[in-house]
Amino acid sequence: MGSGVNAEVAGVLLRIADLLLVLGENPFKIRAYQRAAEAVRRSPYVVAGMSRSELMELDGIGKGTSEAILAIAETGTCSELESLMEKVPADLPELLELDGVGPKTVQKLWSHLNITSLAELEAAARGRRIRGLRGFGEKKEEEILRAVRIYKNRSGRMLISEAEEIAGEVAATLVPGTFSYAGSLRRGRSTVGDIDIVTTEPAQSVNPRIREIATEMIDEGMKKTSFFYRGKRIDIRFADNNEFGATLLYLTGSKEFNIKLRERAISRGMQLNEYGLLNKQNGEITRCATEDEVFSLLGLHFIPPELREDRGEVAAAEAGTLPQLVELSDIKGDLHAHTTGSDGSLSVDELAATADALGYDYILCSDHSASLGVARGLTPEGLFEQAHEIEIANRNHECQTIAGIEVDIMTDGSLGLPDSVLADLDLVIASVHSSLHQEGDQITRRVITAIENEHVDIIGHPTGRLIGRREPSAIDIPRILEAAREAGVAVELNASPYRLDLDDIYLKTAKELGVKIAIGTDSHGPGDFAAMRYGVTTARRGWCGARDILNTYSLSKLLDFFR
DNA sequence: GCCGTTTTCGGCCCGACTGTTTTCAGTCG
Repeated sequence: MGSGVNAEVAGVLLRIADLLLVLGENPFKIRAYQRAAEAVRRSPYVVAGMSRSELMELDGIGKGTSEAILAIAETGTCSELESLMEKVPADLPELLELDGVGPKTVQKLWSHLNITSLAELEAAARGRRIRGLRGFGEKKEEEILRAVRIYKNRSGRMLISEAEEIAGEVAATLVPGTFSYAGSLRRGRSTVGDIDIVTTEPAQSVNPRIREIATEMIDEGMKKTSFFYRGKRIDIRFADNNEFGATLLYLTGSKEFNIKLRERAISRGMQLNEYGLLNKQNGEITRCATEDEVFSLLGLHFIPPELREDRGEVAAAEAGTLPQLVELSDIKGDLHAHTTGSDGSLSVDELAATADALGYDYILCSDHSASLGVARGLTPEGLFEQAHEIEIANRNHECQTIAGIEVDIMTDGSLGLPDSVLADLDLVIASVHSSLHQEGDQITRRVITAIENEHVDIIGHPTGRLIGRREPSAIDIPRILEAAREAGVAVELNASPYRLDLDDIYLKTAKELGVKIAIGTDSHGPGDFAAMRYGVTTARRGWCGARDILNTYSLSKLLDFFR
């Protein structure tokens, strides 16, 4: 079983948290279930295969939640969930999804109006029956109807590329140099829920401009303004120059990271908020213009935004053991590109010219093998001709084109081209493109078989996910990484914003195991090469430094690595 | 329910904004 199973287990834990919310249970117990769900979601290891004690080593998972996780992994449910479901109507927790509707509101609607579903809530609001409740009025009724409408039209998380585009359009209304992106966009997550921006421009001058572009205002204030733009939620926070750092830190998050920092502040006799630090002994407030000041007052080295996920970075920042993260400027080449030899739009010569223009020292020409049905792939004869084109390109361009292939891993783990053909190539990427729904152990063994082929150098897009469109396969990545380490094979970080595969949680494991990463844009045309920066950002989120990333090696060192 | 440089009990981040109020509760990020 693979990460999809972790997502299912996490979903059940969140379901329990929602049911507890609706029942008005202890908020800390609820948060405990939410934290446990988060711990499961981002575990690179399949929780179904973990022992009780291994589970309890995960941060946020203890006696109760580990037992629940084991039961959920085995049976799909657990005793806590079962007993809660007897007390709460099945569709009631969905009301929590509505903006402005929380547990107290749901309880009141349920107990006084016997509302147990979204449809019943909408009918009650339209029938003006909600305003009769104590503490509710006409405005609240309208707010609920608006929330229902927005909920029905909701769209999922954005790809990072989409988020950049939308953020850029919003930022075009702000004065350059006065703002910074924050939130998950700044942290470089592969998907972004909403866009967060901090600006030093005053609200009075920004808000009127926002009203011009917004499709709908959510709320508008002197400290912050929220609105919808192109169907996405945008939050802008206004900060004075002397508080900008504390505000940026706060709005960048993550939420878990913020809590960790605030707890640290408390333990050191201070209080951290979005303006600065309060010294509780003398009541003195230190406003922080830069994030550096906040970190320094908390006794920490600067933590790059990509690491702010409460995955051990605060302890590392205290000990001075944060990794030196890879930078885009460290990248000497792109390790995955297609040409007209398969389904790309550039010739070999154009590929070399493009890579030259990017300032790369090398680029890996890695077309599909003919075995793959969906893309017109290279036959051994086609590959022979391409080798000649590469020779010519290497004479005409500074950037060296590496002769390679993206060979198909067949359902049984054999490869789409004979060993004798692969032996003539400089680098071989092997990827799964078919039968992605194989059962976990089967697809894992399939890829391990490919790893054990002496000609294979890199495993391409290991989970096969297409973000928001296709779930990762059930492949067991830690097992793949163990096998890759044994065989001296690298794993790809496919930098396409549609894939970002491997993702951060697995990259960190790869780094810890000493498995090298090859970042490839999987470019099929001239516009795709710029995705390298998403790859680098994702690698940074995986705690990777330059030495963990093969693209930072010189050409000769790269080729030596695989020899 | 989880957790420990106040360690097995007693805590658990903090402030902005809205609506319905008359001083605050609820929700959100």
